[in-house]
Amino acid sequence: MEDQKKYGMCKREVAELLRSHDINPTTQRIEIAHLIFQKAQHLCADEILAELNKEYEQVSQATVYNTLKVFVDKKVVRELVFAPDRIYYDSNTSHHHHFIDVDTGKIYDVSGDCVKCPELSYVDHLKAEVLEVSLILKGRMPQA
Amino acid sequence: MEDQKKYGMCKREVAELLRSHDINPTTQRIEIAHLIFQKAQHLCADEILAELNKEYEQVSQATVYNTLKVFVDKKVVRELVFAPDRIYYDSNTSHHHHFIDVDTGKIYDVSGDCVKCPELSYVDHLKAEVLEVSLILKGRMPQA
DNA sequence: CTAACTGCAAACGTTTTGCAACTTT
DNA sequence: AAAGTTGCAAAACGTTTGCAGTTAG
Repeated sequence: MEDQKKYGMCKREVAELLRSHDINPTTQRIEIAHLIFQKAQHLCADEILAELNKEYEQVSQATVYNTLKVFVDKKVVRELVFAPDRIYYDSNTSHHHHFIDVDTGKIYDVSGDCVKCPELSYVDHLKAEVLEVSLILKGRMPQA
Repeated sequence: MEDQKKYGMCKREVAELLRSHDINPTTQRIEIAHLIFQKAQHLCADEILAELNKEYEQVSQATVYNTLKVFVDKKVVRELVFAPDRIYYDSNTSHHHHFIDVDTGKIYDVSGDCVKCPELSYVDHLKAEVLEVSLILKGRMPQA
């Protein structure tokens, strides 16, 4: 977690980021990571696939899926499961939460300290170590 | 939410519960709800299907899926999505959270006030009404 | 030369759907 | 008869996998 990554990196920087996460920076992986880290965003596999192959076939479906799995594994991106029909990948891996607009499905970031839910590390009565905390809010905007 | 439902209801009581949620208590719906409310538990569709048809064909797959959707819709049960491969249905609809053991996949309840995450109703910077809060903890038990 | 990676196409598992048959009123 | 419900079988969906071919060290 020592990487000071920011959005809008050039491909060389993306390669560096991948290396720092023990990932061999191949052409396809760089393309995928480069897209993901353009900004703070939540993309799913088929959006990534479509965007990358918009102009010409650049990456295959299998590679997108496999690569995303590697990224999650190596903690380059955070996997978000809001509904069973689609996995989102969050370029922002720092402590924050999510609000889903039930009408539009749009995802909004909610800052970690805006909600007073402490960074947990242990659940007492289970005597269990917490590795991941995700707080998901679902609701409705004023008047859509 | 005025129903004072408890676990281990008889089928007549289950029918009553369904009626109070504006659900026509058909034979299949009663069977499904009766199973779900036997105790506080997290079941998924295929477990429900298998359990009900263990001795003889009682409910079809389509009906289990359709019924669960009705139940979620009418807030008889709470839908839990921890991973994209399976939806769990929680017979406990009151305020509480979940801990998933990453090694076993087992789901544990975490009481709402054990974690100091307030019952949210509004997200300030979004000016959005919160309809649902779910806090999911993933982690590991002492030594499995 | 070997190990890692990619991509095609087929498979997977859960969930959804169209539609005809059956209840219930 | 009309409305609601069920169940079969097929389809749909995102995702995963086997394997052959390619690339990189």
